[in-house]
This record gives sequence, structure tokens and C-alpha cells, in this order.
Amino acid sequence: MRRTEIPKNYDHRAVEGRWYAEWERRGAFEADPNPEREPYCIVVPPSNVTGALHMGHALNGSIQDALVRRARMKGFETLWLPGVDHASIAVQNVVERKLLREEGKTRWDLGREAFIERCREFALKTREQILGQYKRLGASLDWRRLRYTMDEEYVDAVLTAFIRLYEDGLIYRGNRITNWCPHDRSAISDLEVNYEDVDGKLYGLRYPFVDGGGPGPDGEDYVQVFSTRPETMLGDVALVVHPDDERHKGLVGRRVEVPFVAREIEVFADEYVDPEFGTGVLKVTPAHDPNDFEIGERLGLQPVNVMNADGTINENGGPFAGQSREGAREAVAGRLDEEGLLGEVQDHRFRIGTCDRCGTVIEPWLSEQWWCSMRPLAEPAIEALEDQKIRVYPDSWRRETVRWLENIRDWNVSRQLWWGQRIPVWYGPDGEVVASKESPGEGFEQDPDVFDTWFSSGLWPIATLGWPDESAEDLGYFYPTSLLSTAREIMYLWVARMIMMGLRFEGGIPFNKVNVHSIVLAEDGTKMSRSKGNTIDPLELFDEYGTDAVRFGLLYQSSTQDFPYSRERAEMGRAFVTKLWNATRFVISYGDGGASDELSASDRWILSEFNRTVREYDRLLEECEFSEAMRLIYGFAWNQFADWYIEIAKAAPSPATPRVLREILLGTLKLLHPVMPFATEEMANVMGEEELLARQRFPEYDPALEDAQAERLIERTKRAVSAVRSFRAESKVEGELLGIAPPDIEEGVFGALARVRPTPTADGESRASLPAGDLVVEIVLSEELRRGEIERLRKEISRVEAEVKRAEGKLANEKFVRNAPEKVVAGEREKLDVNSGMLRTLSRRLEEYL
RNA sequence: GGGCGAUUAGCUCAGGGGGAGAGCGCUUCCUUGACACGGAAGAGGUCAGUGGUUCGAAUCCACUAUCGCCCA
Repeated sequence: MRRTEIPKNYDHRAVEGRWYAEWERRGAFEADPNPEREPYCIVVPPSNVTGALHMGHALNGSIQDALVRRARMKGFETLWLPGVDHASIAVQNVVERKLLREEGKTRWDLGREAFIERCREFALKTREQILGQYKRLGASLDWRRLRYTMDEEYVDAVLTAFIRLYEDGLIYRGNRITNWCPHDRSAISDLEVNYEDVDGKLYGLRYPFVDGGGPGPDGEDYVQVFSTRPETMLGDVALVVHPDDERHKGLVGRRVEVPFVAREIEVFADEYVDPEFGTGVLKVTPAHDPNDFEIGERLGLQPVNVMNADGTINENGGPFAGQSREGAREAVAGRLDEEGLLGEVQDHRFRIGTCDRCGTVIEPWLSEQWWCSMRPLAEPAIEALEDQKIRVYPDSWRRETVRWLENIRDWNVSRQLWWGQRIPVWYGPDGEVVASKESPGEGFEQDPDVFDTWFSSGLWPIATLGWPDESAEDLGYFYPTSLLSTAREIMYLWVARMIMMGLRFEGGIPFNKVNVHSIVLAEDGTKMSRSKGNTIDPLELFDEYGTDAVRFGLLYQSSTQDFPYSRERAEMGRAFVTKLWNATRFVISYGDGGASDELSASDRWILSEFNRTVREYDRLLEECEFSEAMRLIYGFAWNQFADWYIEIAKAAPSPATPRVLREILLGTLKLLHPVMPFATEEMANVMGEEELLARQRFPEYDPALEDAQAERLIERTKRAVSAVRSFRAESKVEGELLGIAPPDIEEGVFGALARVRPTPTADGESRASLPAGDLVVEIVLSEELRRGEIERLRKEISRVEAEVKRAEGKLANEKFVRNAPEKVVAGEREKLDVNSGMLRTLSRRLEEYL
């Protein structure tokens, strides 16, 4: 191929798909237990089968892929394990909606088996989408090892885990209050409830005395209680007042009637009551409020459940049976009013919980559920985190997670859904309860519930590697995994649970590190949400800017803060790719030029800079400081290599320059490959590399390449060149200049880049002194141009004077000299020295001008 | 109500005890042996406010204001 045929712009569309196929074809991402190497393993957070790749996936995928590719290039046996989650409630929702829309049927019309089959088909179909999108992202996953939470082996792991916990006495069945979604007709976890403030009403409900004891302390023949939910009155089992509340002393022990249901209830005292709220009297509805449930337990009262699973009022609701929650609220208030039992009605703002999946208002509802005792599981997890056996980046999330674990509550692991792993508990004809994978025999009925999806995904790192088969080779080799990368919103829901499960079942932490990445916000700084319609589709960005550009942009923005996604970052990434592409074109056209070892100062400088970049960049990636790492590599590639070294290669090459150019460029591509896999692979290929970059060795720091002297020389040279360029731009001088280079610079480079021809010092010549930090470039000038220099010189003199004064002031401060580190003091002395010298030179020059 | 975090250039954000940084935008100039998705040179900031610690504070501490997020 002729060199000039390489186009000026890198075309990601023509490249990306081709390289992904090639990586797969050559098995570049495959990993297997290999005693010769250290393992490195990341399990991907399993994607929801109903989902499409969103910006969070794109960021998290970019992070994981960068770490995984780097580890692979560093010689680890590197496994990035792909997987999908059956997403019980989400899938069930989608399939139910579809069923209703297309066939006008409910899941009950279809029946359990047929419905599950629909879910299975749906999930298998939709998961292809997101898996394909991970390939678009460039994710270097070992696809041979794709795991799915409904795989036979995986389901077996879930059942095994439950049965072991059951046998260990950590699982119990209990009729307790849960967050109930009347739409999904299932319990959901605390963590799947969203809270929001809504406008509502506060109703004064009046309970007439029925104990014949006459009026209450306030002279009325009823007790008034304020509540936002009059319909729950039907399930009231008591009234309570605060024991210290003087106003209500006389109420305790008296009896009132719950209207409509003709139930006599008693007034008790309980510390929970807030005397400031409403009338200071609280109604107790244990079946429909978590706090009331606790009060009810304390008082030993039997709850009265007044609702059905779908949120309608049940037979305990007397005349209101069959009505919806909302309808009953109005109806109860209306009837109370008719009977003179409705007090004031005020506007009131209060909080309601809604279902994370479907948005339905959650009903705290008493139901029979399977619970897992969490304290025994949490203790070892707390210990592992406190001892930093698991490192968390940033560390603040480690402490947050410990705090959550310390206050953990028992976990409701059952869901009243059909799609999922079914609870392996069987009820026998004689009341037996048996936990078993198979039916224990004739007449046994299996519990209808399925597991909370998070119960199954809590087993992810161990189950994907082969647990419960303790002899599984993968488990022995790759466990514990190296790192888990996640959004913080599932730290409790998922990460904490994996830690607990891993410790419980595999006896060790599931991962050595946790990276908690930031959230990608919408461009206006608010959270992205499908309902707000402000989501950005990463696939569209890949098309527009190239996947590598988007990946670079995301990592560039990924520090500890959430960030609004900005297209500017993708543009930056695209420009960076183009820059590298063109540097590659240049290096190719520059040719080989033999293999000289005669290194110039410039060569030694760029090698030294590159070497330092390698060390720092590698450290930053190791510590999950992605934003810093991107800034560093970008700055090196663009501002050192392209801006200076390539320019030097054009203007003042050494015999070794062709070799160094190639070496630095290829090294830079290797450093960038984990971040920009497609483009770097293509560039290395265009450069003639035969081995895949994905399989090449990551550059390593080499102390022998450090060269402080060359660095100092070239830094000074660059400053001198910039001083001349600055002068040219402001004075509009074109063409070559005559001048005297300052000492300790590369004169050849200076002369070539600044276009200054050396001239012997000659007194009486008309000269200008161009200040460049701590050095001065002397330029021969016409009388006319020199006049213009007076202003510049004055400005510079006043700047240097200020510097001198500052340093003098510091050094005159006895406390500074005594307390500051020696290095800092010495630094100030040197600055004073240099600047005083500068000041003398510049002042002398100014006098000559005047 | 409790906890965590943020407030730095026109915009979006890094940084984190010893001379204020990047990208974009802006100004001037430039088809120089890769690159206009480019090059060169510039302008632009009381690092939210008030106190404190320190020889030294944008950086550490306290409080205030504003804005987020998480948990009740």
C-alpha cells in the first residue's frame, strides 16, 4: 500500500466491526485456568435482559474493559465474564403488558407454565440486543463463558444457597409487613421503593366513646385523630397517646368504637407517638403501616388486614369491601361526614412510596413471606470491609456500606411472581414443610413464590465460576475476582449482598476491589430517566463519534463526582483519535532510517518523558483514577509527542529519530489500547504490527530511561522557542532572525524551530532581550522594532521585580526559614537568585534602549 | 430529621498545604514535509462567604448560604 493512500481522517465505521470480529476469531479474549500465570478476573454486572445499553453501562463497560485489557497486556490470565440477569419483576411486567395489549389476556388466563414459557422466550430474544451492544462497545468479554441467571446450573446454585441457609436456621417464614405493590401483586424490597412528596389531605377522624365513661378530657364525646388515609381506619385496632402527654392522661384505658365496622378498641400509651402531630392521638393500623405494626406487636394486638392483594378493600372493610384504596378513602370520609364524625380537613404534604418498576403507590401490607436473617451474614462482611480486605474506590463508599450493614434488617427473599427461580419449599398433606430441590413425595405442593432477583444475583461471582461445585476449576483459579465495578445505587442492593453470600458460601471475599463509578447525568445536569425523555443513547454516540472517542470521553470525565454528559468530551476524544491517526501517518511516511543508537538530547528527552508517563499512567489506572489517567496520556501524546517531538523530528532529527518516533508512538498506542481499543489496533496494524495490540505487552517503566539532564535541556529549549514565537506573533516579524541562544539549550533544535540563526555577540548591535521564564533570548533587531520592545521589557521587569520581592519577603521571614521544609526554602533561594539575575539583565537592556 | 458530597475561567469540569489547570468557547495570525477533528500566539479567575489552624490555605477545621445525592 502506498503511504499517501492512508486517508487523513480515521473512519471508525470502517474499522470497529472488523476488529471486533478479528479479536473473536483469534480468541484474544479467551481465558482458562493457567497455573503459569496470575489470574485477573472481573465478572460483569449482569445486564437486565429487557434492557438496552445505556450511558451507565457504557461508562461501566469502558472502565472494566480498560482494566481488563490492561491486565491482559500485563500478562495476567485475564477473564472478563459476561452475563445476563433474568430480571424477574421487570420481565414479568413487560410480558404481562404485551399479553394484555396483544391478546387481551392476563397471566392467570394463560396459566403459570405457559406464562413462564412466554417469559423465557422473551428473555432469550431480548438479551441478544444488549449482548450485541457490548460488542459494539468493544468489550473484551470471553463469550464462551456467557452466564445467565436462569441457566440450569445457576438455578441449582440459587436453590442450594437457599436450602443451606434454611438448614442453618437463617430462613424463616413470617407474616409481616412488607412493601406491597398492588399492581405487581408482589412484595418488593425497601430498596426498590421510591419516595416522593405529594399533596394530600389530613382528615380529622372521630372515634365515639363507647365505654359509658362520659366525655373525654376536652369535653367531647369522641376522640379525634388526624390521618392522611381514612380508609385504613377500617383496620384500626387501637388508639395511642404519648405517656407523658398531660392533655391525654385521662384517655388511656378508655374505649372507643371504630365506625362502620363496629369494633371496640382501647386507648393505650406508647412512646412512639409524636405529641406535636395533629391532636397527639395516633390510630394504630398494624396491617397497613410499618410503625403501627411495631406498636401493635408491643401492645400484643391482633392486626386486622382490610385489603386484598390488588389493593381493594376486603371483607374486613364492612360496607366498603370491593372498593379501591383511593375510592374507599373518599367514601369513608364522606360517610364520616354524614354521621358527624369527620373533623377538620386540611391540606397536607406527605410522602408516599412508589414501586420502582411500575410506579404504583406502595401499600404497606401484611403478608406471608420468606425471610432471611441478616445479622449472621452481615457480621463477616462488616469485618472484611473494616479490615480493608476489600478495598473500595473511593473509600467513602466502604464506610457507607459498613454503616448500612450495621443497620441491616432481615431480607424478604420471596416474591409473589411467576418468572424466576421458584422457592424450593414443599408443603405436605400433613402440614409438613420441607426445603428440597425435588418434591419430597406424593401430595406435596411447592411454594408458589419465586426468589427476589437480588437473591440470585447476590450469588453472581461464585455461581458464575462454578459454585456449588467446590472442585470447579474456575472457582479455584479465578476466585476471588480481582475487581467489581458498579454504580453506587446498587451498593446495598447487590454489592453488599455478594460480599455476604461470598463469605458465607465460598468462605472468602468475592472481589479484592470495588470501584464505585459516578453517574452519567443528562446534559442539563439532572438525572437521566426514560420517563423524562432526557436519556442519551450511547449507540448513537458510537455511530457519530466512534466508540473509542466516546470511551475516552467517558473515562476523561469519570472521577468521583457525577457528571453531566457532554458531547464536547466525545468531540475531544474524536479529535484525539484523529491526532494520533495523523501522527501515525507521519511516522509511517518518515520511514525506518536504519537502527542507529546515537540518541540526541531530544531523543533522550522524549524517552524519559514517555517512561515517566508509563509509570504514572499505570499507577492511576491501578487506583481507578481514570480522569487523571486520561489527562496524563492525552497531555503526553498531544503536547509532548505531537507538538514537540514530531516537530523536532522534522526540523532537527538525529540518526536515531526514526526508531524513537516509532517506539514512542507504538508505546503510546499500547498505553491507550485499553481505552481506545479499535483505533489503536488499527493504527498498530497500519504501522505493520503483525501481532494483535490486544495481545502485546503493556509498556513497563524502565529506570534506565530516566534522563533529568535531557529533560532540563529540552524544557529550556522549548521555553526559548516559545519566547521567540511569542515575540514574532506580537511584533508581526516574519522570516529568519539573527540571535544568541541562551546557555544550556539544544541549539540545533532552537535554531530550527525558532528560526533563529546564531550570531556572534557584538556590542553596539541593536538587540532585543526576550524573557522566557528564567532565561533570556537575545535577538538582533532593526531600530524600529526595538522601540516596540520597550513596553514589553517594562512589563517583564515589573513581573520579575514582583517575583524578587516575593522571594525576598519569604526569605526575610525567620519563621518561614525555620519551619518550612528545606527543599522549599532552597527553592525560594534559587528563585531569588535566578530572578535577580534576570532583573539585572533586563534593566541593563532597558537602559540601552532608552 | 440524619448522613455524604459539591460551590475553581464565559460553559463543562480536574486539582487538593509552598507560583491557578484542561477541554470547549473567545481574540489575532497561519494551507510551514501528519493533522483545520489542525498549528502558533493571546485574553480570561478575591478558587461561594465569614472566621480559625499554619511560617504559608483554593487546598485542613468550624460556621453560613446555595445546590445535589443517599437514608429515615
